[in-house]
Amino acid sequence: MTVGALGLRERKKQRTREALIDAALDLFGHKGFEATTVDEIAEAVEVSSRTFFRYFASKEDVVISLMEQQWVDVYEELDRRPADEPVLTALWRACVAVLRGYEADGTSPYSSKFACVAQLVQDSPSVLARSLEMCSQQNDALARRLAQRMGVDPIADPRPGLVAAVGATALQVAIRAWREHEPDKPVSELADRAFELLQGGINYPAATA
Amino acid sequence: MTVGALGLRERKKQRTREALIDAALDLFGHKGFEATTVDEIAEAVEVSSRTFFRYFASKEDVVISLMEQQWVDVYEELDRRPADEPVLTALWRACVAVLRGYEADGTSPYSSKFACVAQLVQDSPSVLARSLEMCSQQNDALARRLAQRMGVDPIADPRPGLVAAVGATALQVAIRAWREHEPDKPVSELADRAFELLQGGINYPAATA
DNA sequence: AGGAATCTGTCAGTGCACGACAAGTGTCGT
DNA sequence: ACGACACTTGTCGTGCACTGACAGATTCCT
Repeated sequence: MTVGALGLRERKKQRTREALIDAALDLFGHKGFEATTVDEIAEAVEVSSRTFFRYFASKEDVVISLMEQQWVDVYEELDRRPADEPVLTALWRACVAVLRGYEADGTSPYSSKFACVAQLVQDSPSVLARSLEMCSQQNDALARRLAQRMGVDPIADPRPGLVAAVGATALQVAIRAWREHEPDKPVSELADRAFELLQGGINYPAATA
Repeated sequence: MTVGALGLRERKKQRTREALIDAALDLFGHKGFEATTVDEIAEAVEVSSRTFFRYFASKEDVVISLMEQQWVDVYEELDRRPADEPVLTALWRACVAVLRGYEADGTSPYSSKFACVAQLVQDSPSVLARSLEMCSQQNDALARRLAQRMGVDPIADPRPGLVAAVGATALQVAIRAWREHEPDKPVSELADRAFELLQGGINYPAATA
């Protein structure tokens, strides 16, 4: 008699994982990332620090895993865009939609964590480093999806890679302007404007239509 | 009687620093980055590992410091471009000129180290992470220079930041294509093509002329 | 119930990075 | 030329991140 779709063990792991994330973000917020030790995080959840490393490859990984989920959200939104939409436009709409989703659903775990993650990325060098590394990987994944939309080979043709990188850059620029410059405006709006700037030149049309 | 412009102490430091870099690159090349310990690098130069950390903030920093010099080269080249040249074009020419310089001057310390650094960045995650972090800082510096060229405020106006990021992206795309795809062609040529692709849309004209 | 698979804790060890103190060396004024 | 001073370095000790190995506990399957 298995309750739900998952077994007890699986659910327990899920709970431990989320508890570790929550405890970590809480401690990071209060003490700062560097000042927080893995031991403290583990202790707060009452597991051994060894166990922490069975869930996360590194202390930074707690934050990175949340950011990865945000990329997944973008991919899902991207798949919902019409196939004949120019790629940059599709990416634009998808990003804005995801951000709007975070803003609207105040009770969602991600909406509250989005700002938290952004903060950690901004003022913890090692987190920033890992996040950039992850972003460059996600850029490849995004480039492949865009190449598919364009109907070209993502390896031979440099254009999807450029669009992906440029789009990601626009997002980063927007998030940064949001945190440093106008934290009161919704991020989605700033992102919208950043993409609008790009619209002119590198908006390759979709494959055929 | 001080020989040269620097005192003995300063010259000694310079020599230690370069010896550490050489020893580190040598060991990285033979054993791999992760497998090389700071102790080994220090031992090869006959200093204590503690001293190593007085020259470099981290093991990664040895590689990063070399990459920083490459950015400086770009800045210098950029300053030589005519003031009325559109910013993206100026950046384009500067980057290509620097790469051509590395290629031409085979005896230059940087030309031989360029490939070495690129290799380390490619297959050592922690080096990659740090390099990306450094690039994002250099992006800001570059954005400021471009903003100056455009005669705009680099904080209020997002365009210089976008051009800087997009240009840096083009370079990275080129270097990557070089290493993974066509290592026989000169990098400068690949970079030239990457920038050419961008030329269409975001080539903002200079301030006034 | 009982064996198999999986998760966890403990222990021990490595490597990175830093603070503090003492000793050696270069620099500079007189 | 000499001595006070600043700077660099080595040594020692510490803390933290991260990993491998083994043993015990928990869950799963039949």
